[in-house]
Amino acid sequence: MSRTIERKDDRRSRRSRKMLADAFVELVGERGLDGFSITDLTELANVNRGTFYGHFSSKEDLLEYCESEFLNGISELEERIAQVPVTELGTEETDSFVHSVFVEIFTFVEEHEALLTALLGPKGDISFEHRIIDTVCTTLIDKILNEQYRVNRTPLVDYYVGYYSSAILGVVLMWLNNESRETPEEMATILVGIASLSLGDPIVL
Amino acid sequence: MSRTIERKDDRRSRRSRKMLADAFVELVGERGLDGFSITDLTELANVNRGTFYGHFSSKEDLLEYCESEFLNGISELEERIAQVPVTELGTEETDSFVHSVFVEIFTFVEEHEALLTALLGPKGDISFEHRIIDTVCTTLIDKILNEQYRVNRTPLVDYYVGYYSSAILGVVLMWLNNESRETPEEMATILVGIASLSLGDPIVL
DNA sequence: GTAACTGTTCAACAAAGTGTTGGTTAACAC
DNA sequence: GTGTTAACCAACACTTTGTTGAACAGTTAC
Repeated sequence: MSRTIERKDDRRSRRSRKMLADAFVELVGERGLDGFSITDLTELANVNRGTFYGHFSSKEDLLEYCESEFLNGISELEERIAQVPVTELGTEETDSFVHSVFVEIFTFVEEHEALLTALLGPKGDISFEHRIIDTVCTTLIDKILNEQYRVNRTPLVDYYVGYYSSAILGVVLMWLNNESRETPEEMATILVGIASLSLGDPIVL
Repeated sequence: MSRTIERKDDRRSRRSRKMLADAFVELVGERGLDGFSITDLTELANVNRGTFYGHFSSKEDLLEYCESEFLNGISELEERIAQVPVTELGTEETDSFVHSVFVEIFTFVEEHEALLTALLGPKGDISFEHRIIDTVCTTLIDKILNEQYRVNRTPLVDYYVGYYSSAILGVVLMWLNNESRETPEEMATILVGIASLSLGDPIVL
């Protein structure tokens, strides 16, 4: 059943939870979300199957646990993003600030590479992608958007926010799935370049 | 096992396949990809469980079948998209042409609403999203992009294409998940408006 | 140190789903 | 109308699931 599990706080408990979460990310990355059984998971984690049920009610519960852990870590990033002076973009000064924020974002993503490639990979969890988009959208709306748009919400404004959130996440995902990987600095430069264009502009560095 | 199934072409066969595909879309939409068993599926489809295995080797095989059916239908759209004069965007004439192509895209999406909301919804198939992005990217690269970028591929060009593909698909998904739904015409107007902006430009209709 | 907790382990269980089979019935194509 | 073939049905061994109770062992508090 999907009852809520109270997470124990004992060195043994933390150890078991970590073993399970690590094995989970590994298996999702290799076989996808429903490409393995709980039995497979506990064997890889070197944890008794009964122990799994002591911590999590189901695979979905463990998934939720992993995703929440990640999303909680985003809040620091959000504060930095909130400082971007969107209305004054285009000057050399603001662009270099945006660049530094993008570097932070890509660095953060790189640090969570295993989890992200697994959960956002070809057999990952589509709702995790939605949650990330929602988080980014909310951040953009609450912290960056001009007062006038925030108060006077129209479909256009919402789609505008969704448009850029999806675009940026899309680039991040392309980057993650690319084995010959650019550095966070290179990606920030690329992204600043692309975002300053509008559709149809010539592509130049 | 995942051996290939030769699809029979008999009135009875086509009927069974359709019943199974329809029930599949319905169940994926309601409970997500692994929220139901094959037994559930065949009961809803009013088809014997053995019949399922006569047509499909697994749930994933049926999923692949549904996705392919949809992706094959995109080719007409691709030809229209290929006619967009990207290098000359910005004029009133070209913008109205782009508008009409967007209307076609949103209309096409609306016609496949059930399948798309199910497979791209919160418990859908993330790899389907990737396949659509890939298809759109390939179309953009092969047909729209200037000769100079097509030949002289750089990471920037690839990310550029991915950026816009993700952005547009993101807007389409927002639209699908929005119950108070704009018309395809309204969406085309919105999208043309957004795409002509660059990040930081004031939002105006 | 030692005693009281409490998480882990192990074996066992019924229940459900899976993938396959062989025999029967009925719809289809020609 | 007749041969073909898909759908149906019951049964099968097998795997996974979620739960249980008792024994064991790491942790915490005194």
